[in-house]
Amino acid sequence: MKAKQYFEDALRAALTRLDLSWPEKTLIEPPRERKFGDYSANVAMLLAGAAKQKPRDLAEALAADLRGQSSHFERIEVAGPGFLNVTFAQSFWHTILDDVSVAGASYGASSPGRGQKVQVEYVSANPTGPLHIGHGRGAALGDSLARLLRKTGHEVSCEYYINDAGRQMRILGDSVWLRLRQLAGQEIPDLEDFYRGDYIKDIAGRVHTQYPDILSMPESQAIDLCFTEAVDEILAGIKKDLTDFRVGHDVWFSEKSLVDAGRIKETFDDLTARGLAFEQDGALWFKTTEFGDDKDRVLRKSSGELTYFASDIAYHHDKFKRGFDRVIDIWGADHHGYVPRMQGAVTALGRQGALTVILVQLVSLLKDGEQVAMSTRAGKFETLSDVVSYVGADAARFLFLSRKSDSPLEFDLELVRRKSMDNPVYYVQYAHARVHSMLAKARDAGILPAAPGSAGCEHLNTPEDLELCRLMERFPDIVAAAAETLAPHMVSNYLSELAAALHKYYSQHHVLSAGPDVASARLLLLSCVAVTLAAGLELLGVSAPERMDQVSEDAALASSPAQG
RNA sequence: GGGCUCGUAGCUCAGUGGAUAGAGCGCCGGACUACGAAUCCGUAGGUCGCAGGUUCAAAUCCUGCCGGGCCCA
Repeated sequence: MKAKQYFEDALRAALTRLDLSWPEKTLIEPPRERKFGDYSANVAMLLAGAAKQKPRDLAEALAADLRGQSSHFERIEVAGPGFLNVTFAQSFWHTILDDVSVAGASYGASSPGRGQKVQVEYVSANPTGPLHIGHGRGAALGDSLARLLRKTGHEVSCEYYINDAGRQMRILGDSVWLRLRQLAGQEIPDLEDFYRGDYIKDIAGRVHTQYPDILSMPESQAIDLCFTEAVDEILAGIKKDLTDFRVGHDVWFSEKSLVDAGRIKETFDDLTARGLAFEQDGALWFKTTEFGDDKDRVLRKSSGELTYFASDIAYHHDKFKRGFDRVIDIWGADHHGYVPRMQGAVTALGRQGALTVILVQLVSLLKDGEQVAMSTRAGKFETLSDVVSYVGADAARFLFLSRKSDSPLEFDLELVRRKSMDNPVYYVQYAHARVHSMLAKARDAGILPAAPGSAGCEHLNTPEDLELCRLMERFPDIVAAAAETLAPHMVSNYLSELAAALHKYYSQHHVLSAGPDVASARLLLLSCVAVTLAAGLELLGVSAPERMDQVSEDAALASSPAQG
């Protein structure tokens, strides 16, 4: 049973009886300190002014009314400036075990998003090279948001926008063509703007092997071939890196396909017809100033070249035509200047408020406290795949998702590696594994968890028993809040808290030797904790192993890749 | 110069207008011949960048300033 909802319903009824209205800013939440009870409400303070009463007097009146109703409350108190604090009876908390047992892996699900189609677009890195660590943060965030939104009833589609048209792409084709001719022995100097990573050389070599006569083709055809091959190969690499990171997109959307289908021109015509685009100095402009931007922006340069903005508008136009009620874009923080422009464009498309842009701050990769260069030069730990293979997908994802996305993040490889035994992700996973280890041992001894709803719950009467119940009861609220504020870090913080309570319980209450009835009751409680932990980890895309493999410091060091 | 954003313990970071601001790491000191010590318990550590304002109540909202990061000119 939902404690918060129960309290709210009771409170609304009491207010009605006292002829008072429900204030919009009412908060019902667990107080910071346990001594103030299980849930706390601030209604009396909010109503005091209008009701011309002292907050505490008003709170006392509410408390008296609530005490008169039959209820699950064990205590109803007034404290501090006028808080109304309630404590639920033990038997109420035990009902949470039924909820968790019945729901199983779907525990925490809710349906505020029912009927809403949401698109999450993330990573969308230019296919000009492998993903780096910053893309990994966006990937973890986007994937986790999609999981959270699905858990709260939304219909979610994950999308990767492939920037395979435009200037950067021409440079990519040219770069491979240049390297290919150099490898064939031609004396051609490097050029300033070219991609020069080792992967370009690898692609050039492969293309030449696969198309031995490429050097005798007309140059434009050869460059085109180089470009197509390079994009295909790099995209395949990106997909593999994402798969290894347990991130999957439903749709891979090509910019080139928009251009080829004439969708850009369609959008231009649409804007022009509505007086929102105009020609000046040979260029086509979009009146973004009408939508809060600080100046108008170019869509098509006088050279005829399209801007990124032009295809991005057409792309978002397309998104809404596909029927999404809400679109979430995850961008690197260096694109923040682009947000007003894009929001303006969405408003111009008649979908004001339907786009949410989440900016992901920079990840600085450290090694022993020193910054690792993030240049295009091939460094050992520059790419996402290097980092994932070094620290593991679980540790990387948990770290990314345990911080607010708008804070810069430090990712110290050696710290994560050396301190891996103290890493929060292992702390949470270990709590899960610990329960399963106990369940297995109990099974061998012929002790089974009590059936949900059966008698025996009265044995779960210590403060630690009830603390675990309280924490589990909060999980659905945490999930809903994390989905609403698009903040997966709320889930990882919660999991750390629940794991801590489990470890504490373990150290204070022995389970298997407590006598059959008590042991069975405790096993039921702990198996519910494991279910909740697994459900939470699932939202982060982190595994919930049933046993942890003991890794010694030596083994950890021995498995680290050689560094040069 | 304009804009966005951040500033919380030695470090990395939580904190939805609410009560005595929290966690992990690090330091120091404790706890297994029982379910996994990847754990637990305890000590120390704070001008929530600074100054005003709004509010019954501000780390949280508003304004200005200082400092870091980024984008644009």
